Amino acid sequence: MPDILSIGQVAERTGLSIHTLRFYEREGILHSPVRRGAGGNRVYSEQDIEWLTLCMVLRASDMPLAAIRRYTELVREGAGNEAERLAVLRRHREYLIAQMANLSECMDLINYKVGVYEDLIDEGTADHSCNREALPADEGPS
Amino acid sequence: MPDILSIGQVAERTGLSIHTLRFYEREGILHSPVRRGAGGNRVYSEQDIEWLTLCMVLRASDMPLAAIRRYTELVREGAGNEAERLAVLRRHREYLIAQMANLSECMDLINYKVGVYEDLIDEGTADHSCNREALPADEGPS
DNA sequence: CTAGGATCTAGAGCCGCCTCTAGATCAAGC
DNA sequence: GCTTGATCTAGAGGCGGCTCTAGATCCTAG
Repeated sequence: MPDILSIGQVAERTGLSIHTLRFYEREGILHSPVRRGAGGNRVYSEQDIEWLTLCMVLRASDMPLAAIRRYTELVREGAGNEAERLAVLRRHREYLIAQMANLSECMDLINYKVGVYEDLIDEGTADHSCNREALPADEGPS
Repeated sequence: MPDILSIGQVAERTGLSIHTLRFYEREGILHSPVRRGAGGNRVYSEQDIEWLTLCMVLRASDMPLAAIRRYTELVREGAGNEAERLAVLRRHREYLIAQMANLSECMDLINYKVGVYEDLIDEGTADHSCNREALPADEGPS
């Protein structure tokens, strides 16, 4: 586990593109300022990979870059601002709760509709009837 | 329940802006072509409200407008394409499953970190110790 | 007749998040 | 020395999804 990783290696290991890595750096969401090698090329550490992995989890749950940047700044500042970090985390947790509710509402709806259409198609395949009264809500003939 | 609703009324009842309603219409995600009154103003029905409500649930779960448009077209075409509708629905269901997994992974992480910070702050408030070894992963001093 | 409010159209603008381009630089292998 | 491949910078471009503007039209109340 060498602590001297090129941007290409980091891209490969995280799955982020090289472009995105540079973009994230400009956006200030890297844990610590990136070291530079002779020639000006970026040198990453295992810690950077870990931090990026964290960021990817947050992004996968739609945390805005601005919030990640805010959190990153707080962590970079060091001990003493734990209450603010907590606030950022709690705020995203509220979002997650709300979004999970949205997703399961949609999931219920889709499961219902999928069920209806599966029945419909089964019937159709079995050549039973052409009764169309059982269409899902909102999709009856206008 | 009059079936003659102005765009303003629809906006009020759905919570969508008037701009968004016109935008959605251009995007082709309205169940049926909007009727027009004398003078060219849009006339909506209760059915439109129901359809928009469905669309809002789908959007709230991040279904892309393109997918909603596709589904809308299929419904507009009428009976006979149930298999394709099913495919659209199942595709979004796959997305929902994956996204729910993302959200709960993030939720676990956040709950863990919130727990750590709460403990840290409690300790700090109670003036017990300044041991910083218990920092969440990825956030130790560099 | 007139003023206010709601609506219309076409099109521009904005925000978040990347994604890509152009042209320069450097290090290694033939 | 020369090519190839990785990297660099600054900045442009793209996409999804709205959001807003300008200027016209229409309806109603005073």
